[in-house]
Formats: sequence, structure tokens, C-alpha cells
Amino acid sequence: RVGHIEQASRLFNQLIENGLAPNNFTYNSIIAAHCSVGDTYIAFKLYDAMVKSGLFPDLSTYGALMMGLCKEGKMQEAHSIFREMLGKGLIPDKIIFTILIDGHLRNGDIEQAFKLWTEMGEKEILPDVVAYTALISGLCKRGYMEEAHECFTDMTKKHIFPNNYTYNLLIDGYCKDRNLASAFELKKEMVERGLVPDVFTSNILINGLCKQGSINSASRIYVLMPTKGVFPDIVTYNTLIDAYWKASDMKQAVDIIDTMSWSSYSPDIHTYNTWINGLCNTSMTQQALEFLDSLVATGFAPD
RNA sequence: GUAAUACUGGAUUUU
Repeated sequence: RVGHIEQASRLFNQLIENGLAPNNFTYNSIIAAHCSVGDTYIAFKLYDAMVKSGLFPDLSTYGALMMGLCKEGKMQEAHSIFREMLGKGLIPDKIIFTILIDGHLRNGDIEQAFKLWTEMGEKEILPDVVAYTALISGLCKRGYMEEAHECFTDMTKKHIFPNNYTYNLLIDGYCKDRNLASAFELKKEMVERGLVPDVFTSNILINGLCKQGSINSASRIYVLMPTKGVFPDIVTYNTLIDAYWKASDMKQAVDIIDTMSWSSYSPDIHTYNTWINGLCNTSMTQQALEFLDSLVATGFAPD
């Protein structure tokens, strides 16, 4: 789950060498790990081994496999696994449907997503907050803010209550739709409903303000974060660094790096890319190249 | 003869 797949694989092989038989739990864990990094090839090999050993893949197994295929954009294959699952007599649940709906939305197929949503309703499977949030996310990402907000009202009517994920997604949607007023209105609403805005909320608003050119307002939120018990993370820093570079304010960008060096966060690939991009866009291509070289020299792998 | 409210599949932000 924490992404140490190689180590997990080694343990898995040791387990077999020691004559122990993996069970569904073992297989599901390792299949899910491979799927989450987009390695469905190995996941399916494990699935075959699982079946061969006489185990019966369950909803977790199929969910993980379908998720992996969705991530790779192989929606047809995800559906054929779905059919295979049905063929084995397994009854899909809301999680299976959410995986497929989310997959279609990420691949830009809103129509298919709604078709599955309807199918889910026909099977009398009730969507939960995650299912609704996935749907809202897909709509927001495609710019269908009105529709997204309708789903939001709809879920509340059904007493499925929006959580931080739901609010953060909608707030981000409004920010990207250049509707900061609605974004802040929602933030206020989430507090009124007893939710506690988190670092995602802050990052979303900071990014929204930066992208519309209000770096000072963004900076104010950033500075006030700790007073609300929310602490900047690597995304906060990267967002601000990018904004300062884009505003040609290299001094402030360096300032953030400085602050970051005193924090528990280290620069990541986004930070380096942002920095290189900043140098390039301010006619410092030579410095960008040198910086890249120095990074590579320390063993950093550019993407 | 002993062990658990433990462990596996779904949704949010930055280049």
C-alpha cells in the first residue's frame, strides 16, 4: 500500500519458497499494488496464478484489475473483466461501479459514465459519498460546473453528505472555471457544515488565486495556514514557487525554497521542473541547463 | 485448548 512493491514481491516469493500458500488476501494485496502503478501485465500473471492455485478471485481482485486497466485507458478490457466477473457469479457492488464510472470519466466518456450510473441505480445499488464525488470530479474536470453542482445538491437531498474530498473537488472546479467567488462561498459553507478545511483546500485556493494573478491574496492564505492548524506541504511550496517565477519574482521564489529547506519537505520532481521552467521562461536557459546537469550529477532522474 | 473493533479493490490540490 505504501508502494514498496519490490520488497512485497520478494516476501511473496519467499512465502511460496517456504511452502506456504498465499490466500486471497495475499494475492489481492500484491495485485492491487501492481495495478496502482499501472503494471497490469504482472497483475494478470498473478491473477492467473491465483486461479490456478484453486483460489477464487473476489470483488477486491476484480476491482483492482479493473482499476489498473482504467488507469491505462483500456476501458474495453476493463469491461471484459467486468463481464468475466459477472460470469463467475459475482455481484458488483458500489465500489466496482465507482471504479468503472471514474475510469470512463477520466477517459472523457461522460455518456458511458452516466450509463453505468443508471445501471447501478437499476440494480438498486445505492451510490455513496465516494461514488458521488467521483461523478462530481469528472464533471468538474470537464467544465460542467452546473451539472456538478446539481449532483452535489442531489446527494445532500439523499442524505449522502459531502465530505472534504467533495468540497475540495468542487472548490477546485470553481477555481479552474475562474469563479473564485463561488469557490470561497463553498469554503465558507463547508465550515458551516462542520467540516474542517485541510491542506488540500488551502492548496486549491492558493493555486486558484495565483492562477488569476492574485499572488498577494494567495500569500496571505499561505501565511495564515498555521493559525488554522493547517501546515504547508510540498504542493503548497511548489504552487507558490511556480507563481513567483511566473510573476518574474525570483527573489520570492528563492524565499520559498529557503523556507522549505527548514521544513520537513524536500524538493521533488515538480519543484525541479518548476525551477527549470522558470529559468527557461526568463531567458536563463544556460542556467537551466547547468541546474539540470547538477541535478543529474547528484543522481536525480528527470522526467 | 488461546488471539483481534487488525490487514486486500473506488473519489481531491502543484510543473
